Amino acid sequence: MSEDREVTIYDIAKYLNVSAATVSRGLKNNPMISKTTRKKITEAAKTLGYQSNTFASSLRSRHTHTLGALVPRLNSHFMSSVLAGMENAANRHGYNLIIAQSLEDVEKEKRNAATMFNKRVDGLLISLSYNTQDIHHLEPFFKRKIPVVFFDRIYLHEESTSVGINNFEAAYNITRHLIEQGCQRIMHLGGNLLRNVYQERLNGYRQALHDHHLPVSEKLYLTSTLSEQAGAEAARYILDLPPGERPDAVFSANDTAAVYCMLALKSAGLRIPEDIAFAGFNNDPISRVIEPNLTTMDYSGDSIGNTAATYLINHLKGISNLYTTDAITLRADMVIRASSLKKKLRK
Amino acid sequence: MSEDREVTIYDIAKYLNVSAATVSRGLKNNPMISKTTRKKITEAAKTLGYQSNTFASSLRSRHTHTLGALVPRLNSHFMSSVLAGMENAANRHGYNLIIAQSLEDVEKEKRNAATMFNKRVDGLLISLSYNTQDIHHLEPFFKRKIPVVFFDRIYLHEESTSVGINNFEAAYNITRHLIEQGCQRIMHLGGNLLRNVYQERLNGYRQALHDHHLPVSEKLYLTSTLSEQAGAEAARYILDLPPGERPDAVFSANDTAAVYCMLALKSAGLRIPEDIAFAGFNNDPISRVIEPNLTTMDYSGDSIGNTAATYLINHLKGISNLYTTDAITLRADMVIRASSLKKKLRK
DNA sequence: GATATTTACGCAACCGATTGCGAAAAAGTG
DNA sequence: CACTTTTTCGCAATCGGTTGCGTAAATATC
Repeated sequence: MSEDREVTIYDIAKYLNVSAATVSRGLKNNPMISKTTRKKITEAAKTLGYQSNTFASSLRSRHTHTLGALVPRLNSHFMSSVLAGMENAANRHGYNLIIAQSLEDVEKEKRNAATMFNKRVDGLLISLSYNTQDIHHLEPFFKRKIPVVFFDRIYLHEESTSVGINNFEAAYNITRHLIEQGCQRIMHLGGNLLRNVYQERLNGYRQALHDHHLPVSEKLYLTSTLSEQAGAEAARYILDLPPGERPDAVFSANDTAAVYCMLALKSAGLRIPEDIAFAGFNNDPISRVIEPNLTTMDYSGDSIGNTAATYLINHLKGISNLYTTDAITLRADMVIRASSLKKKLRK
Repeated sequence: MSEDREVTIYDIAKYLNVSAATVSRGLKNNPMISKTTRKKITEAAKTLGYQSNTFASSLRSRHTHTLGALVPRLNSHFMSSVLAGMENAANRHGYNLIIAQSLEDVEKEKRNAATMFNKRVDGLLISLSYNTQDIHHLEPFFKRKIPVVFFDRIYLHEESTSVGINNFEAAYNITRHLIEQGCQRIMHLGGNLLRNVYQERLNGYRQALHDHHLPVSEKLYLTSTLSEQAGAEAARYILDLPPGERPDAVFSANDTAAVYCMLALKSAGLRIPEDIAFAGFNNDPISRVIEPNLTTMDYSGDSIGNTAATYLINHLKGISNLYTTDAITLRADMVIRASSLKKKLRK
């Protein structure tokens, strides 16, 4: 239909007998330009079918209106909710989202970080991979003052903010709940302690035991990747214990491991929660399908993503300052379901 | 530490006493440049800490090495797997992925498509929203010969390719399986017929009934959003039917609706599969948690994403031509689980 | 050794928007 | 009406690679 050449501000300028500079300013509603010409410009842009060229713009202005999101893997219920929340916030503020996954591998995380830096993202949202030890690979961002926001699996760093929940408290509460249900030998299925979330959950669990005068036994603590397989293996571990040493409850650091552990124990004939109570973490869809339904911690990935992205954007827009905020803690709610309700059964 | 100015090809040029053009070509391994200078250039780039500026590059060369992925919503098991596959393929070939979600809303889909076009993505990967009627909003892409690949929820268009599975066959097979298990009154829970996937599954279901001389009753067909709620509502619908008219099997177009329908029927006292057999679609994690485990269709979101992205990239690289391929069909496997096994029980 | 061919590289004009600075035009002041 | 202040806009230099075309140097041909 039309020419193959794209419509540029020069075309608009010629069309209106003004300069390209005026058009550029007019399109961005620069008050330096009178309202009448501004209106003319936007109208002309519409009639000519103008589309701004983001490269030219980014090349000169040095910002891209693009945020980078770097996640361990994007196909989990939690993470895809987080990304959905981020996409939403970004979209609402006229930002784009570039997404990359580290697949739990530091090396890929490093490469992805480099790519994002190279793509000149205006800000970075990151949740660390399973085995990331340090964050040297984020130095380029800090040096160039490109804001970095950690979420979920965070790393304390004075030039950045983190968004997450109070894992210690959550784990403490859920452990206490199990104790209040009469459980005495509570096992914990934890993740890699390099990641704050798992370390804090372990701490909360231990503190709760301690505060209720229960012993902390190394035999009742397993570290794993918290995968389906890990859950099943935990079940085998439990079944292999001498009956007297078996836990009467399991608090898993995620729902997946909890559910697959439950399934294995159930098929071995154990009754839940009578023989062994269960609590997970995340409120995954599977927690509402397993029978009995799994007690778990509910916290919205969507709002974590939303908050992190919004905060980053506000910083970019100068509305708030990221460097003065250390951490943003969102609420997490315990969802008590049948898997941990021993008390009611006894009544 | 170093200057705030970025290192450009001009710096490298000065450093090596060659022209910027030579550096530009050398960095891209252009054979026009001798191997010796090419090596010198790459080395100098490394020592100087050169980072290419993608805008400048994109501005001139007119491609961005960025793919746009436009999905209904990214927080489902299937879709996040697809995106994971895409990200993987893109990353492997040096492409980036911009992701946006329509939240099942045409209007947002249109806006997102416009943004992606504006961001000059090199290609578009799209799965249509629930109620998209036509694809006028993709015209800009077709006009500019920007390749478009549909996946899952596709739209036949001669200037694009689609990647998915044979939904008709899959539905046919799963329905036949239920028939072979002795089911006579098979109900179908379907989605919006605007979307090919649901239309084809309905067709396959009907064809299977027809081929086995079973009547096709409108009473045994419900359309919905296939959400958790829709599943529960389907259960109520079934329970409200006079006992003689109740289905003895349900084939749901997704696992979510199937599972929540099962849960509701179970708590109403129906036995699965004895009273009513079940089959779903997607092989979601919940299908392996529900008891009895749900018979379903397994097809890899990961490989759909991978295939779609790889195909798009190959087209961009000139390795294959997208316009000559109409559709790519990936395999889908029926996973038979206890929810549909009536026969074995009778033996 | 003169000519034809190939190889290797430089020149300079882009790509399209942004922005500091200066100047003309409009509005305000006495 | 002359003069100052404010508004409104244009000039032109960027931003950093890319690429068509031309030419010098290297190699081949007879």
